[in-house]
Amino acid sequence: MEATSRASDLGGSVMFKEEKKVGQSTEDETNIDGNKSVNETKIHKEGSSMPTSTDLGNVKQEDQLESAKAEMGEVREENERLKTVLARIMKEYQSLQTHFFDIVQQEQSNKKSIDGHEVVALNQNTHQESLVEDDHQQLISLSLGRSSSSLSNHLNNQTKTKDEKMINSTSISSNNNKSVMEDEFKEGLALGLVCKVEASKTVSINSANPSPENSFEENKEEDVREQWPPSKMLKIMKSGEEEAVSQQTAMKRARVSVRARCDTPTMNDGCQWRKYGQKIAKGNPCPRAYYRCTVAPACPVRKQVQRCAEDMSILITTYEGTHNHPLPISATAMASTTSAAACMLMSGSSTSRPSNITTTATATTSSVHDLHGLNFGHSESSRPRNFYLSNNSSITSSAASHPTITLDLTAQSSSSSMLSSASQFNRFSSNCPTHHAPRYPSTFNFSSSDQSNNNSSLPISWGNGYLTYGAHQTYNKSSNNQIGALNLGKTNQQPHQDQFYSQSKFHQKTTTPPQQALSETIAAATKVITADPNFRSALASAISSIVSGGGGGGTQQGNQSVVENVIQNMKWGEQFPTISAFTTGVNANGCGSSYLNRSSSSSSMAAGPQQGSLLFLPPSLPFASSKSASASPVDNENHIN
DNA sequence: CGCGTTTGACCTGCGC
DNA sequence: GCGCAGGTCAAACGCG
Repeated sequence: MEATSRASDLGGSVMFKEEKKVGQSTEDETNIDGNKSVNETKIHKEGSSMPTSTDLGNVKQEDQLESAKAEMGEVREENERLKTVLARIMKEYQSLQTHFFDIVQQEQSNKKSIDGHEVVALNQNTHQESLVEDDHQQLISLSLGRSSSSLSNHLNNQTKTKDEKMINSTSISSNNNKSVMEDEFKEGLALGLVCKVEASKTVSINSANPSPENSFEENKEEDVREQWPPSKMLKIMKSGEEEAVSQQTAMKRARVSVRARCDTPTMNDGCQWRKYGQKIAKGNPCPRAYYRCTVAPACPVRKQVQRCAEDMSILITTYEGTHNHPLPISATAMASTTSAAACMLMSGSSTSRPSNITTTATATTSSVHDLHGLNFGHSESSRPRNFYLSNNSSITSSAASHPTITLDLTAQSSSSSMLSSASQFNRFSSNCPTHHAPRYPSTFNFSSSDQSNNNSSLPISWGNGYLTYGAHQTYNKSSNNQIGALNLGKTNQQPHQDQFYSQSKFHQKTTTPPQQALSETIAAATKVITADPNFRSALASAISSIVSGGGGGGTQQGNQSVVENVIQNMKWGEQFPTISAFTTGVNANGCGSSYLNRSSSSSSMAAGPQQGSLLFLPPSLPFASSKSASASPVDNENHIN
């Protein structure tokens, strides 16, 4: 009983599950200790009905009591353990909170000193950056913890002044409102990492893992605001908050583009899509197909599917929006990946300003930032190619309204453009200009692949060779505003042209066995990636969503721990080769998973996913042809030409 | 007949 | 203001 009440006091979803257990057991205990007479009466009654078996019945009941007591003891022990764990979590949580408060206060002081400008605080654990935005002031919150209203309230309070917006990457309430937080914690807050974009109102980017407080109603409301026709949204924006909402809209337009080799019409990402349109986009003879998610009627998520003009085997799938419904397990992988990428894009692109890169250029020429070897460039829509220039290139984006981050699952970057170092990588975020931040799409290439091993048409290979910054190109004159490529994989194909590669290189012998190479690549990539707080945050969001969404049974705190473990593991990139995929639960139908599975089984299955070992590989992305209705048309589209 | 796709029309934003 | 391009709508169509 005591344990139960204490557990309740401590609150938290960790305890919730156990509470039931304990509660039930407590009931038994009560019967045993407090109402023994009742049992005895009951037994007696039973005995009286069967006078000849009274003794036997009593013995039986005693045995049951003994076993019940034994169970109670076990439960108590377990409860104690859980209490210990919870106490530790709380301690860590409060520590983090305290740290966050310090950072926020520091940020506020900075903000005061920079009046009329945007202050961006990138607070991911110990990392912090502040910067000044020129025109737009946006409030972005990458929630570490929960997407609580408290945060929103707090942030709203903080942003009463319209002209002031702040970007936080750790969304624990910064108002020193411990009691509120604790109350919410008691309510069973989700300690997931949720990425949020906040303007006048908090809007969760990561709907795959909605926090408890984001009630369905609330989501609905947000979804309405998220409804696609952005133009229509803009129509509504006539109030004084127009600017803010506009900002929000812009933020919401963040897109995640996935480039993958795929022979099938569409990537099977686990979701159900309905095609609602098709267009011939300028610069690409292949028509672009428009799909909307049909898993839920009001789901605002759309995707565009288009073949790469220069390599028909490459399928470019661009996701926009967030699902407002539970996702099938098979869909959580892609959703989480894209969500994390979007989060990173938004947080990264808008939370940092390179100290050494001037972003004053507003020319119409496309340009790119090679962030110290990080091919995080930017391009305007009319010139979407990824350029890889040296530092201090000016960045411009004349018409990009959709910040796009590209996950390049192909293997196109040149081997000459290798990632130079972790430190360089780490700077991708911090160097990512914030001026016109939303216009800076980024590309991540987690792939690898020779032509030869790519014949399967799948992005199967999540890096089998180099950790590279490769240039991948998008089709000429595409509408995508892709700006850069971060290639974590061997690349060698793509006869490409207009590309300027990073001067930095990150060499690994091609003779490295694929598996080993993969491990090394992942380790290296992990090392550099995870060093970036933005990415960590985004990744944590994704993982959290995977864990909570796919796992089903996990508690939020547990998720948090898992996430932290993952991040830790990621930081120790060397561990990667020995950890298995956290996406084990994901449907492995896809081609993409085959390699993952192989990888897991060959080198890391010993640990086993059930042990919490995680492999930072992109969640299996099943690109097999979809049996769903969406498995349509791109093939046909290609024939249109 | 229902559902999904196709496809031309329409709307909107942006650049000139 | 005009034209272009991206994006969406919705009627028509096809398939099971």
